[in-house]
Amino acid sequence: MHTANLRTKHGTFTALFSERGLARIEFPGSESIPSGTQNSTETDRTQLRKWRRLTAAALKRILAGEQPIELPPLDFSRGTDFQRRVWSALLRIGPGKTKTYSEVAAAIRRPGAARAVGAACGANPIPILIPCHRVLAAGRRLGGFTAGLAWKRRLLATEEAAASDALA
DNA sequence: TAACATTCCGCGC
DNA sequence: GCGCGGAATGTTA
Repeated sequence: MHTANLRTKHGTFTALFSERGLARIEFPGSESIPSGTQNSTETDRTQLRKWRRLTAAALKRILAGEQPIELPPLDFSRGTDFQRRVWSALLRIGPGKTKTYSEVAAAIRRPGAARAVGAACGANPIPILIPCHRVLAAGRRLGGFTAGLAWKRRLLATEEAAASDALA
């Protein structure tokens, strides 16, 4: 497992990579994990550098309200089948767009599982890149956010502003 | 079984 | 309209 700290305008995020790809992202403020690598072979190193570069670039673009050019491989192996379905569906929501929990449930052919979708969003190990902040409650109310509603509001506001700039 | 980042309905203001 | 209770709901550890 390799750990990297990513500096951004909004603070320092921490990314954790497994041998399969990006496995987790921590928000700034969660206890800072020292960066470093364990058990990496020589062939890992170039791959890791690439993953780290892709992750940093994607993070920066999303924090600016833009669509990332390319994502690193995402390691979903810790998720259940249902969670992987939810997370994949979230990846298809573009910046500046939103869906409700029940719309996501319908999209993965589990109508009625809105609450379970919420639970899966909360279990999302890769926030920001997997845009769990774009899922709202019915009536476009804010709903919840494990990392704090301030983050959710800020991310949505940034994306909305960037989207309206794109029209002008 | 208990715990949820939900939703819907019925009520009273 | 808004807020509050209560119930139904699918998934997870």
